[in-house]
Amino acid sequence: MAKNLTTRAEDYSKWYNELVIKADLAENSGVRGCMVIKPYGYAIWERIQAELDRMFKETGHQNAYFPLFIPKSYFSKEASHVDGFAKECAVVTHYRLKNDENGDIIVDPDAKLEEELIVRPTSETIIWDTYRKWIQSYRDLPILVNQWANVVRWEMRTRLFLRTAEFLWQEGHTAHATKKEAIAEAEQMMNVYAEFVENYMAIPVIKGLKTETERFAGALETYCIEALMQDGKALQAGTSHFLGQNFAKAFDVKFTDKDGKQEYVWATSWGVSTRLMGALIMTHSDDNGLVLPPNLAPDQVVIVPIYRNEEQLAAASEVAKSLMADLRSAGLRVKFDDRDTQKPGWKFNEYELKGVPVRIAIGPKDVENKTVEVARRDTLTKEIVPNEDVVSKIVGLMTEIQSNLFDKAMAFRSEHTTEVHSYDEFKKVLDTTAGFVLAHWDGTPETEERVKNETKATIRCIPLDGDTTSGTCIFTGKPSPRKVLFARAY
RNA sequence: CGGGGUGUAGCGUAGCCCGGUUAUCGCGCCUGCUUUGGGAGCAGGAGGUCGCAGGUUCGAAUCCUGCCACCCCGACCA
Repeated sequence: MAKNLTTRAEDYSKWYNELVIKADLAENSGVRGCMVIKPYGYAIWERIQAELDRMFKETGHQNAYFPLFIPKSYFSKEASHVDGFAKECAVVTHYRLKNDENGDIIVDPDAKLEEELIVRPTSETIIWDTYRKWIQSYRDLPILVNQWANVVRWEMRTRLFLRTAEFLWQEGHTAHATKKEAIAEAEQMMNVYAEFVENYMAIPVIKGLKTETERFAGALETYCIEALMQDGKALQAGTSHFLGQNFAKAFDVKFTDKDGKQEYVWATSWGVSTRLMGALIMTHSDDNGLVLPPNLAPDQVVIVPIYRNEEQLAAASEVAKSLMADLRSAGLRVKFDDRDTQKPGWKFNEYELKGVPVRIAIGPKDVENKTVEVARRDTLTKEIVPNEDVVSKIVGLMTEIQSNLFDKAMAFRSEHTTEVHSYDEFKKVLDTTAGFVLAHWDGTPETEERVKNETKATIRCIPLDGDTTSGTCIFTGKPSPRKVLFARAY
């Protein structure tokens, strides 16, 4: 991206879509707003799942699965939650089709459901309806459950990975005996997300709190991680909500505490989605295609043989296979691409487009010299490495590339984070540097709304770390306890 | 849902304004030979409900009407 970003700024959407499609990650399905995730794209999602799932389990969580369909009445129980999702729900009204007199398939009007079913936009309601049955005593708490699932939100406008009508995600739903414990859980999961996104996806994030307006429907507090994309727009990469007792009260989930008193349960929910893949693409990719951080890449190393005849192939394969075995025992994910249907040059380009961190080429010259050619995706540089040094070289490259990608993204973010002291400056920065803008804000939804209408910038979060000196709101001149983070966002 | 745009082979497209042979070109695909260290060359070949439905006309990819889908920009949102 870097080299053509300026010329393509207004074209960023198109570039993004082309990259997703050309790198063989996903395509439009032809079903309204839905996408087909192709095998290579899904392999990346599986990596995300594997690492997150491990981290969830390390923090004491278990997986479970709840129904896709939610009775409509469940939604009316938590008022603000309904307001948040009512406008974007897919609704099942019938359960049967039939042939009409012309032989066309129609919905059987006799098969109308007594109560409509909502295709889950998120599962708080059905899960809390279930938790009521699971919880009686403090001994039943906490419940620390996660589910990997699909959800449907009937969005007006969709975009591959970033906002599809159906998307894959995980949603954690926990129940606790105390407020303190629930808040600690919500904070912990935000930290888990931040750790994953930074250490595996090499995307620096800012941890923070959402403002009241940007908060999840039904939450008392929403923690989030915000990332900055190469076009200067922000992307919410994950959220963790402290739900208070709202859902417990709505679904009547009470427990008897140690003193024999009836109390409502405290709740959290937290989720990340296939949107993370959008973040990955928009953070690291360049004009040659995707760039995957080694910790996340499904294939960390690909070996391409170069040959003119069967003997040369056999010789290169022998070296390749033994090298592959060595790399695998060093813990690396390695692919040997000996397809005879594509030429080496074609493969080089393909793996660049797919973002494989390291490529090894082995040809007759290498076999003779006992060397291989090692190419890095992040820097697009190549070097010849003696066979005996290859494994340690590659192992070293994994951490080097990983941190290089993170550092690059971090440097970009620093260059595109500006502190401003006036509204004029604020507007100017949004239209020039773009990116994150730190400014004092008086804390009112009215000011937030006005700024949004006038500039399209929203408060991404109230950062948890960083400068906390007080000042005056740059929009109204009223007092402000600390600077908050603004940006135009996806 | 408002504004704009686009639908022609798997992908990208020409043709449309100004109706008239067998619908253009490139990529990809198939066969053969030569190739293989950065997306190979030559020769031959296959592949089309021109988004859908009506209408006008001797004749429609082209003109008219309606519908559908997708893309971009807004509103909405992970």
